[in-house]
Amino acid sequence: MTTPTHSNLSLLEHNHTQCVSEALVTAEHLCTERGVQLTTIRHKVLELIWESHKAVKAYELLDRLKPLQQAAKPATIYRALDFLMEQGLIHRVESLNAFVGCTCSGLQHEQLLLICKNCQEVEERSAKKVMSELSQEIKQAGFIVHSKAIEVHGICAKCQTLPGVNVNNSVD
Amino acid sequence: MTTPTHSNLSLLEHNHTQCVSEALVTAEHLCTERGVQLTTIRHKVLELIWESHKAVKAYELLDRLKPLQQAAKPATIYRALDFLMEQGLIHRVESLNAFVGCTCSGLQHEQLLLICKNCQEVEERSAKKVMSELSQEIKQAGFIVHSKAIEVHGICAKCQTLPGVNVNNSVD
DNA sequence: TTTTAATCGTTATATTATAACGTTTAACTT
DNA sequence: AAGTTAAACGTTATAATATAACGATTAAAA
Repeated sequence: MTTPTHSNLSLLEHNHTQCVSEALVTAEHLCTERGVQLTTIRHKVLELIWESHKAVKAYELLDRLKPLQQAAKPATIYRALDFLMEQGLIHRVESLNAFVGCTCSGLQHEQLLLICKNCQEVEERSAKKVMSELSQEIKQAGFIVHSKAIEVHGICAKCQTLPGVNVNNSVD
Repeated sequence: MTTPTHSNLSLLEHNHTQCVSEALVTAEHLCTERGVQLTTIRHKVLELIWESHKAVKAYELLDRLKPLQQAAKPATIYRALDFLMEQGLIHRVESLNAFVGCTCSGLQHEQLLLICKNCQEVEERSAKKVMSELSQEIKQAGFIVHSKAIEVHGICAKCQTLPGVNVNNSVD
């Protein structure tokens, strides 16, 4: 029996191996194009993040990196995370102090994140209309945007079908 | 000469004394209505938060509370902050691990926060159209919402007029 | 007035993140 | 290829943020 760190549901619902390898290949291409180094450590950290679609904490990544990289220390992880964020290969989930692989690497990067409280998986949506209204609103305020974080917490569609999942306290 | 902890601009642009006292009166009313206790500590913390419209850190509040409340410890602040958030009297700024007074206490509580990198002030906007598109998008995803955080970082209108303020790296 | 629940004091510790500095590795220059 | 510069990494230390646990006190309810 395997002991995946991600939910079985995720495994069933898409070909995660392919999903990861696509992300890694994209990352490699983008880094080459940009003349930046996707070093061994950075690559390993990106792989670890992609083990699931869950938001993952820096120190959890550190624990998982250590067996592969004896010398790994907090700075090792935070440096890799900083790099991956600069390159738009991962998102920081502000409301969780955690990180998740970006499914739209290299494209428009500010996305809506739907964060499930039950399975911790993060769904990324480009939400064009939301973004366009947001731009309008910001413009109206006379504000110059440097970055945006739009994070929604709740229960994802999959988990709603599960028994014993708290679906209450919903807001509009 | 006074030594305000907030910017002079803020003082000039609105009657902040009135702004604060309105917030505090509203808070008192709401707590009475709800049968919850706005204790001395909680009231003091709320006042400290309202000293400016800047996002303020928990330990900064702690430092400012200590002279007024000898026994103040981290738990003192975090308990007060938890209470104030539960009652919708303050917002947590997720992307800063900081807190700001809520200008819409008791009303619809999920708001757009415009966070200025220059002056640290946070402008709260109800952004009805954005929220409505967001609800649509979430519904489409089959997601049940428990909470939302919409945080935009950049340069506010006031600071754009100031010399030497970095207005670059803007995104749409 | 007794009981119960809420709040607070206090100590300890967990979690998240960065600073600083020297070493190694990669890239660039001649 | 050798020297130079910049980027990445190793390492130690510590800063900043947040929570757990438990007893004492205060307020509310019965």
